[in-house]
Amino acid sequence: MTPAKLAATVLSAARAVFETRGLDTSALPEATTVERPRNPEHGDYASTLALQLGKKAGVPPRELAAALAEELGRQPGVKSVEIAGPGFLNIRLDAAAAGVLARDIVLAGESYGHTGSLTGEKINLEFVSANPTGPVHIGGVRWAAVGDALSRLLRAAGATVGTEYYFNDAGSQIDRFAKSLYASAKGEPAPEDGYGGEYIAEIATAVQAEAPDVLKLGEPEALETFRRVGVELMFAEIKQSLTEFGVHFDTYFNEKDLHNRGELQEALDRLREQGHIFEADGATWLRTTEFGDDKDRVLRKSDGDWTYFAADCAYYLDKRKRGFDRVVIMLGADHHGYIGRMKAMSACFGDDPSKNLEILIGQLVNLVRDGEPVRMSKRAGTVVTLEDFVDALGVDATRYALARYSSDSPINLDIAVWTRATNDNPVYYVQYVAARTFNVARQAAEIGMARGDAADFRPDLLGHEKENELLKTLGEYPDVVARSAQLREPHHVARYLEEVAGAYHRFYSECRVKPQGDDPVTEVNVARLWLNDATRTVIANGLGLLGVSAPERM
RNA sequence: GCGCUCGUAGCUCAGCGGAUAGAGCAACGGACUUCUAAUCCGUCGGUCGCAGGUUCGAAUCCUGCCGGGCGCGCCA
Repeated sequence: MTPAKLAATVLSAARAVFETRGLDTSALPEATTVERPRNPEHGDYASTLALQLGKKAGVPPRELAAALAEELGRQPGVKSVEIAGPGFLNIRLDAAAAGVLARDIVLAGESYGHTGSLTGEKINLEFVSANPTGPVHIGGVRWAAVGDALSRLLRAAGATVGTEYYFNDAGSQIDRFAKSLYASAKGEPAPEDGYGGEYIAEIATAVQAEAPDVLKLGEPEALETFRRVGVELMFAEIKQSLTEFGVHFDTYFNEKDLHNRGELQEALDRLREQGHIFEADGATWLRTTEFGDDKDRVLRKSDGDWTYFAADCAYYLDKRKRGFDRVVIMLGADHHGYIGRMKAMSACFGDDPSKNLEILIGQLVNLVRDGEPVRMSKRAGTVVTLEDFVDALGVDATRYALARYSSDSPINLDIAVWTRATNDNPVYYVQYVAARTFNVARQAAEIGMARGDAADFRPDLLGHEKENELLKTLGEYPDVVARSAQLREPHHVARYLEEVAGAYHRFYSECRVKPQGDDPVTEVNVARLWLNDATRTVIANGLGLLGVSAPERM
């Protein structure tokens, strides 16, 4: 019996009660959930449905709860139902009804947790989007980990997802990058507003290797070469570090294409048709204040050039035209000032900004050692890069550490903690479960012990307190996936996996899977092997959503 | 000044309007002849920043205040 099935049972019991008593069934919700009480004395699961419906139905909650409890108590698999407090229903399941979950999970395998809760949604997810003027730095790293995890999560929830990296290789930042490379190649110091760090020298040298005569060209031609080749090399390097980090983008979108295809003009025309464009001081404006922005925004400057915001509009329109009904953009906290104009822009196109555009803001990350901020990059000066992270923590620990916290929280990651191979380190705590479950299965196989046919599985033998706790925890996984996807918050998955890990370790220390010594293999051992393998499935699936490996040995 | 955001145990952080607010670390005390001790068990630890409001019920929602971070260009 999964929590979802139990919740459905509770709801149908409520419907039966309403019908017998002649109550208005329109007061019933479309769906309900059961929760796991913190206090084990409150049963396996609890429902607050009677509390919620009491007022609507005009029946005292406790009275409603009593009727519901009676009805529910007759359902197969339900062992007992108690009423507590103002009208909580505390439900206990038969060991057998709880235990079949182990078999269901094993049989579902990789698909366990794939809910379909977002089926039919077409979501565009943009993250990192760093310009190719340097290595991906600390803020981008957080989004690389969180954004990639979110894309996996959304897919697991059934959504169609397109991941996207937006970059600009024509703006003034790129000009400064080219000037910095040029200066470096000539042995001159970086320009006032240019880029520093050793990587500039490395890229400059690499450009000269590809274009040996570059310094003999006139300055405009030389700059153009440094710009073109430098961007190409830098971008290749960014893609390479992202690939090594396990992050792949479906689309790398170049701002220049928007200009070349006339999409900025098209966006402007579209906004004008909607009646939100006006001219003032020689410039063309979008009246974003109409939809709550602080001030109106310029799309085309008085000198005829487009603003960056105009490209944002065109890019948004482009995504929408490609059929994405939800445009999700992940930005650093320093960009939160864009939310107002972006939401207003969406509304100016006639969209619903609360549905079609989501902007997720991530707080900053500090890498610390002994409480002191780390400035460790040899290549990028004071900036900590993706490569620095991976060098210091490894891919698994970096991804896990960054995906473990709410993006709303600024985080301080202590290198000492995340490189330690002990249970201080949450990623090892979770991964160790994977290793243990593999090891248990290996050991069992060595003595010829096997799960056997699913039909012979004895769920009623999983009656131990620790088995019950583990089963209930494993049963929460689909809800965790659905909720994390809905909230766009992958950190719930990590926290949940830590709960699973705790439940498994406690099970492991009290319940033998493989018989001790030369003891014979019993049906209990076999039932536990199913539970062991179900845990491995959940841990592997969950870590997979975070892009973290589930090692067979540690 | 205006806006966004955060404030929960000594530390790092969870916590969907539900019951006695949790986890890990730190501190202290236990458990390996056993399927991996990278683990488990126990003790200690709280004015959920403050004050109101909404209701059967608020750490959670609303308002105000205090404190930290960030943002407020015809820049990109």
